[in-house]
Amino acid sequence: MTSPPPKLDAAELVEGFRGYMRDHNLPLTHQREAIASALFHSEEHLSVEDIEAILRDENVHVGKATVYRTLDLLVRAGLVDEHDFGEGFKRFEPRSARSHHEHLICLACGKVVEFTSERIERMKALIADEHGFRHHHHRLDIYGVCSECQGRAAVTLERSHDRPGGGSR
Amino acid sequence: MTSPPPKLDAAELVEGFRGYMRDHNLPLTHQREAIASALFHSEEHLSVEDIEAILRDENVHVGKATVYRTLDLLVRAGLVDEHDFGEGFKRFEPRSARSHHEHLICLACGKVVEFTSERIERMKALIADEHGFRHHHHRLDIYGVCSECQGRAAVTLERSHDRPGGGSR
DNA sequence: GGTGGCTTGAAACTCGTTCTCAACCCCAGT
DNA sequence: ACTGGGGTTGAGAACGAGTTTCAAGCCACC
Repeated sequence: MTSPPPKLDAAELVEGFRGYMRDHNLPLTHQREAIASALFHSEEHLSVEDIEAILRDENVHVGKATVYRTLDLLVRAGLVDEHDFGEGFKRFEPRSARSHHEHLICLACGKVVEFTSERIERMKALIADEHGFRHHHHRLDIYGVCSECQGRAAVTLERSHDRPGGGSR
Repeated sequence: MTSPPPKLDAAELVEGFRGYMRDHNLPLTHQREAIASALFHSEEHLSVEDIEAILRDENVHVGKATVYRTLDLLVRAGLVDEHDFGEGFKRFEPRSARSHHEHLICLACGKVVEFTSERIERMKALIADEHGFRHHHHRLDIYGVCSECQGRAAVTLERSHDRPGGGSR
């Protein structure tokens, strides 16, 4: 389902990657192109497993070590952002032309919504300044339950820890 | 350096822990008390390794499985907060009487400074609302370089990735 | 086409964290 | 105090994401 959202500048990003590799004298292998392309053409926040699945579907075989190495390369090239939503593994997202953004994560379905806030941008700089920090980067993740999931069942969300038979002391 | 900051309500937290255990019919073992006490009496954001070291110094032997289990218990009891500063492991911090706070993390020395911001508290609720999310919790971490570390060397901070011998094409 | 050096892939490895299960301890009842 | 039962503990195995190793392979420049 989920109709394909308007593709971002995937082609531009691919081109940027080629340029980066050229400028840094790094060989552009088939594997690297496949990984970068898979990531750039996706609108999701992909995990390494996701990427491997996409490549598998395309009948491109790439070892996971190479996936990790290439992602590292892309992050260093500034073409990809790395995220940790506390799932125990990382997710990657092409750094589009859009400005820096924050994330809203649904605790029930895992959906990730992006948003930006001028005010937050200004505030984080201000706060870093106040404490004598030179600001480098930041991360704001808001966890909650999205409107769709609020409908389904009263959503318990963990918190069911009492010992069975408890109550009496 | 860093003179010991005023101890928080460690005793209160310990008492809160006892009460929680009693209310939930959970046995209060020596190990659990030792772990909770170590954490509550610290002003730092402790890792599991840190906690094991403290217990070792006190000649209290506790298996790491128990440390993890007890931390889980404390987090669920709402007495301890869990943090992930992207180091590859988690850190734990007693939830003091202070209100929710955010973190400033120094990329050079790892120092963590806490701060609160009424405005951010209000904003995060507003933003969640705007997107139809029921807000649950959030995390704002600002990474930068603290004033002390700014003095030492021009601090390179990674970003040294070009191939040796690069430049020529 | 050859050649040198970086890249690749499979597997071993690291390390934080969780699981397993027999022995053990807490604690309520007596 | 003593006992019994059920949760807890600890050592080690297991797990999973991510990294390293190293021989074989490929890219790119000649």
